[in-house]
Amino acid sequence: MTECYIRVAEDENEEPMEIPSEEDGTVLLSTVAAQFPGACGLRYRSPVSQCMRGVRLVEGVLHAPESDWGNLVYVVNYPKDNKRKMDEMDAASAVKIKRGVQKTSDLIVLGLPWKTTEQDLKDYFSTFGEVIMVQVKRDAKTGNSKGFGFVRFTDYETQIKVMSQRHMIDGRWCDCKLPNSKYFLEQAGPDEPMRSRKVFVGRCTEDMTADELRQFFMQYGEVTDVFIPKPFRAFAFVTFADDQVAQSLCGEDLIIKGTSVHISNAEPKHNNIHHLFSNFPGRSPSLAAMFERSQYQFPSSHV
DNA sequence: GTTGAGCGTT
Repeated sequence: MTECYIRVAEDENEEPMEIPSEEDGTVLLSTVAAQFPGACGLRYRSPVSQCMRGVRLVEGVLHAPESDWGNLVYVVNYPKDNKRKMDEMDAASAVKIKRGVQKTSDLIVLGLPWKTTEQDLKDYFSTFGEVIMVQVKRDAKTGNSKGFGFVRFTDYETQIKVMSQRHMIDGRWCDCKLPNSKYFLEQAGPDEPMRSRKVFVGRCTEDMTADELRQFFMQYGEVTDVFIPKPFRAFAFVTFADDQVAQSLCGEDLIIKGTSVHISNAEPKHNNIHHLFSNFPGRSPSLAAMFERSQYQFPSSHV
């Protein structure tokens, strides 16, 4: 194999640039990096398998996949892309494993028509997945529905799906949420370290609305809450339905409306219980009091 | 016999 030029591009569809090889036919990573700063390797689409394949890299030297480099277009690898992809793969595989053991919880169903029965609930929610419990709360004396109930699914992914949308049941829009009694458990079991579903979004600008943040972060997964402190404090909290999504974003710098925001773990910076509860918009303010009482009842609480 | 934000008699 002799000296030649190989075709390298940022992306499969980008216009390739010709990069010189060494006399022995290898290509130095440093040569690639001279044209594509930050490059850490090359990949290409195999004409046979139609899959992307990595180019062998030994101590800064890239080796041709076959007897020569051929006429293929080689695509540049960057550390950030790799990290991103690795995170997503880790998340995906972890989710597969986790989903099997991920405990489901009862969901409260708000806004039920007075006439809706448990059979109606069962019939409706069974279209999403296997239902293992339904309840309609009724007045003990009259038997009249109180207009809300509970539902529990076998699979956690069904629960996530059901929580992510509104439901038209017997002619009324209903919401399915985590009940307050379960809200702080965050689905974490005793042997499973709690991973926050909430991320801290730093360097926010004042023109970013909660809706815009929601629209933006939707691309990564179901967003269950967006909280922007008032008055403006240059940060926000975004909560995802899936903790794996939240975790995979931590450490990233993302561009929103042309400005770079920083994502990090939403760790409580202080133990002031009222500040803590202020991060749960839409929840009753009396939750703090309720929670304080529960601390007395259960001193060795997990929270 | 009514109603429409919320939080689970057993």
